[in-house]
Amino acid sequence: MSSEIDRLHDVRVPDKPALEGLEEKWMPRWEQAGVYRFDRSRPRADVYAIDTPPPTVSGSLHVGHVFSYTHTDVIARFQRMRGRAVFYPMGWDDNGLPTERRAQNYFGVRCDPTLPYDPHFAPPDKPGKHPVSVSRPNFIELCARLTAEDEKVFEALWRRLGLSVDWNLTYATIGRRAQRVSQASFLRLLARGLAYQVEAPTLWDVDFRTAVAQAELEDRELPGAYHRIAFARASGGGRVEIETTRPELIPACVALVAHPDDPRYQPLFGTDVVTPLFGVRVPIRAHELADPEKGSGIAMICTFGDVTDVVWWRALSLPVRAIIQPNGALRPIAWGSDGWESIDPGRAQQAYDQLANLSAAKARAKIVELLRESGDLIGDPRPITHAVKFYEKGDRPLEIVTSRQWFIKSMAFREALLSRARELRWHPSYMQLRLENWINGLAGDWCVSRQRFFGVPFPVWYPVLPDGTRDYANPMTPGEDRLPIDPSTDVPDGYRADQRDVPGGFSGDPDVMDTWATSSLTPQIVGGWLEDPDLFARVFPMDLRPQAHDIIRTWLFSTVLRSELEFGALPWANAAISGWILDPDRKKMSKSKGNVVTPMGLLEEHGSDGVRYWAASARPGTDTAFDPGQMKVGRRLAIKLLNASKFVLSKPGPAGEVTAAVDRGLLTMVSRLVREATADLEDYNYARVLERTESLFWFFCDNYLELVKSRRYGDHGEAAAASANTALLTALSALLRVFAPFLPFAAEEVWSWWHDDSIHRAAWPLPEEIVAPIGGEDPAGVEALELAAAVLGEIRKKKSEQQRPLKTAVARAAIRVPPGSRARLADVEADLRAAGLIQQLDVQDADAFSVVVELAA
RNA sequence: GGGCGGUUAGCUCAGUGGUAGAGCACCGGCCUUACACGCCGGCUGUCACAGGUUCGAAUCCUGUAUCGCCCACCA
Repeated sequence: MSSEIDRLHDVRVPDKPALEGLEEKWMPRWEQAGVYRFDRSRPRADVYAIDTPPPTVSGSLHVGHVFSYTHTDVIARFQRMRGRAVFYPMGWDDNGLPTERRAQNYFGVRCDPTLPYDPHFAPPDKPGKHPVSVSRPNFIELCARLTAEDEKVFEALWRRLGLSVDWNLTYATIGRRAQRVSQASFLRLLARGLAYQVEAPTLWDVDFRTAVAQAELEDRELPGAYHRIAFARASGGGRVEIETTRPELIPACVALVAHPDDPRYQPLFGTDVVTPLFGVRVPIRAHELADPEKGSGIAMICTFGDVTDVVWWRALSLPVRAIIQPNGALRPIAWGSDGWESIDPGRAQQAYDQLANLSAAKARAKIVELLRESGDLIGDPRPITHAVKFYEKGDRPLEIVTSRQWFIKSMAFREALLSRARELRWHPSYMQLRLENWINGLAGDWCVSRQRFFGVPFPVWYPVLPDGTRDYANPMTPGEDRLPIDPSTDVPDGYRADQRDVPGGFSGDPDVMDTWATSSLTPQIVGGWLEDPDLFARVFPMDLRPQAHDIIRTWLFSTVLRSELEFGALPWANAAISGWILDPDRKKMSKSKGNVVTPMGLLEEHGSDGVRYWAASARPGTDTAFDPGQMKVGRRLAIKLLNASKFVLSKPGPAGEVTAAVDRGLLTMVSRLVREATADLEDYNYARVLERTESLFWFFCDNYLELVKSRRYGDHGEAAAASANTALLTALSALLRVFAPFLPFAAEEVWSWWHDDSIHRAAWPLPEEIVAPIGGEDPAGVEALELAAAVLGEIRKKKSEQQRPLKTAVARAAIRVPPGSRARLADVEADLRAAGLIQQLDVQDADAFSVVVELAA
């Protein structure tokens, strides 16, 4: 470490070091010096590539983002100091519904995909009462304009937090590159038969009027009621009673179902009943999913009330009688016509006309009246609370609507995906089960089409047949070199623009991809797949996917799936899962609860290092309380680092051989710390590293510095001072570098007092380098240092008890030590006398350590 | 109903077989030539509960309670 000493001829220590202003000072310098720039000339083995989560830009960053992105940054900084070329990009997730809604309100527009692009369009100065209709390309431009503003604000916050992102490596999920990758990947899947479209019952949000995927569902508890309803047997007389929470779906009833082993209903299997009010003959069927314990043990199958209906409908090959429209209202129906046969069409029509065009909830209230009048409702509805499926962003329960949708095959790859789930290294390891559970619970292939606008369009056209219908069986696709395209404005090869939507012409696919269909390609997007094979080969498969646990089933799963389909490999080696921030009531912090604190305010109040300290104190995967107290602690640690370093670097004096026991002990302790810290950081245990480093640092300040002060001032000669100087500098240099990933601003500031290069490009310390000046670890030195600290503690305690100033001299200290420790005590006697102002020091052998202190008058 | 994680000082949390810890809070003291944005010291516990394994259990096993999360075919 002589190099650390050699630099001391040019030490620049400020008189009053302070945290204030360090962010503004270092942010531009790091940028200017390119400290965090990715070096793409390095081979794959030297690269550490991070698949950074692109935060959703519509809205604002909250303290949860600060929390988890800090974890990733600690790892990135560590790997960089270890000598890796760190590929640390930043993406913006501006694709999807949240942005769409914001753009609509902000500009006062609505997207109408049937309109042509208007290159001169300008939105109204102020949003008017009636939204202006714009084409999809125009709408997308407006969305992009809005998100560009957001992205500036986000970047400013990330820089202030000290994220060591390479800002040359940014992308947006609606950007040209993302669209190109997304469309190309889709076309390749289509060509291989791994993407397909089909008309089928699909989970549907009636407000957004779009299909949604299984991964976007959530359950919500809602009040409901069991209605007991009588179905008359078609022949032989008698009635069958069922229970349902959705009586409004009786017109959509296609069968009743009971368990095959249920003796109550076994005689009825194969016979028919007639639906109340509508007089439709439906069969009674058997299926093992019917639960004899539930309700009356026999259920009504409707097309479609829930996903079980879909299962039964498929398994029993039942007909479709669909009544729910895409907007959630009941479709008008002509009873007696094909598919809507009734034994009494007049009565059916008369009843149904009172339901048509009502929402499901209103129709339910109405049909209960009708059933009561007709006598088919038995007793009163029994109120219950039950879980109902919702789109996670939606306001009304999902319906199941039959529609044409695109799917990506996933069911066929379950075993392969499960094996990838086990192959991935999870931090913490138990998170692996979340993915396995999800894969095991997959109910069907991934529905990726959405009937929305601000997203990546499907790059597909269909021939329009002479009768004006679309020929879905023969989609037309562009060559990859044309991508990205928008089929609502671009024209397939061999056609003219005026052939759009006319018989003999073509028609564009109107849908856009699910936001996860694009986000699942972040490694490909950022790594330059298709565009920059050289870069892609250097960064893919990547090293790390950091993300929160709530999107394992969406982002993590879909990324693994896409990588499996495209490359037959994992997209990254490690997944580091962050927890959530909880507010003091242990609830998840969220905007809707109104308890979000603005991150910029926190950074200004506690300093970026203080906030980072709080974030990095939380173990991987652990939900953590929002705690400004911890930020204050972190801030104090950073200040202490400045001040202690100032002491070490001020008037340092000559260097020399490290001979004193406490000096040797200190270097041994620091070396051991570095050994543990390195192993823990390699294993993503950043919280433990911070805790241990902090602990040793306080010991260093409180005990070691006090013990060597006098010697270092030269009270015991030049050689003794030189020993302390060398130990101090060696230890400080190492401690600073271990702190650097956590407290990048304070560490950089101190480092700059005697180095010209950034600490964030400095080499991570090696345990061997630290003990090199003492020829390897010295356990006796550690024992001596700890013994001295214990004696010092007893002396302080005495002074404190007697309420005397700490500079009070000790007339006599009688120390009893076990015989084996006596030599250690002798090693530190001089430092101890000086630090404790001890006039007389007596040492005796004893079984246990003890100190008797007599203070001077 | 299935799975996962938690339950340790008033609070936030470390601690995976060897005498219960840290920080904050609280109480008391101290201008000590790095730091008053400081320093020193003190108080604080049936380690959720019940069994078991062990010379020894906060730690390992079994069960229970409780909180949270994820999943589930929710008629």
